[in-house]
Amino acid sequence: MMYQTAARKHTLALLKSERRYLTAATIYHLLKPASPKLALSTIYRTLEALREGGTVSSRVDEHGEASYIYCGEKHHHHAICKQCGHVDEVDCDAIDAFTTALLNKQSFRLDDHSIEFYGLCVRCN
Amino acid sequence: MMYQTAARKHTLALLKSERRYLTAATIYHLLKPASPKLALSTIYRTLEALREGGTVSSRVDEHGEASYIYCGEKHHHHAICKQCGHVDEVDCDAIDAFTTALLNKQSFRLDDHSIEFYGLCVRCN
DNA sequence: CTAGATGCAAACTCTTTGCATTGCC
DNA sequence: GGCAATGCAAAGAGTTTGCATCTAG
Repeated sequence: MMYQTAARKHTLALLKSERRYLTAATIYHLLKPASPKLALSTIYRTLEALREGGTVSSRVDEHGEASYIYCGEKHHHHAICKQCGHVDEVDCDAIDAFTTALLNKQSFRLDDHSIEFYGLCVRCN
Repeated sequence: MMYQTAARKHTLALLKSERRYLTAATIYHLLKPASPKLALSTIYRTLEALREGGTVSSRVDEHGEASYIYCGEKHHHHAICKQCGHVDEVDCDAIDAFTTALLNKQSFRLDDHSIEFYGLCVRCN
């Protein structure tokens, strides 16, 4: 299982080089010129396989469209610029302080696998 | 503009009494028995109007489905229990400390209208 | 009376699935 | 050669829209 096919190599290479959230349609349009027979459904299946394997993580935007980002090995969180799409990894000290405060003051146990932030990155400020 | 119609009264009353995130379909099925001619598209249009007016806020879940919650007047944030759906308002001191840390350490200006948290509430812990 | 709201059905977008074919190992 | 992956097209789910009708103010 998990053959090393052209579609998978290209999809992963693109995600690794972009390092930002890409929709299935975006990936499809970026890869299509070099692979004319590529199907969108293959992109979806590839992304699902990568997500299950933990290589990429996904999110759903305000219109309900999913996008995917290369995530490497270690777990971390994202701060996503609403203007340019740049993704910062969020400092863990800040997260820890915040989750501790939330748990202490409100007894809410934050699941740190589901945190996501939006705002303006340093360049768009 | 913004007539006081039955559909709007019932939708808002339901959201006010539930105080948790409801999908358009859920609202539709809850109101349908008492209003047999009610259309799902009317719910969508009503929710969009309420959202624009700031009376409700919306989110999109991991499957891309939108849901809506009554938000009253003042702005605040939500901590959503992944298990029971209970919504806590998040303490502002904790948010402020966190956003300050994020801005200072990473120059990321968190847009506080887009924060959303997931985890386990006090009862589900 | 009249602009705005509604119901109904069709259209749209994104995603998933069935199935015959292809191609990696 | 065998089984996973692919392409293609059709089906799904949620949401939006066009249009004739209805109704709150």
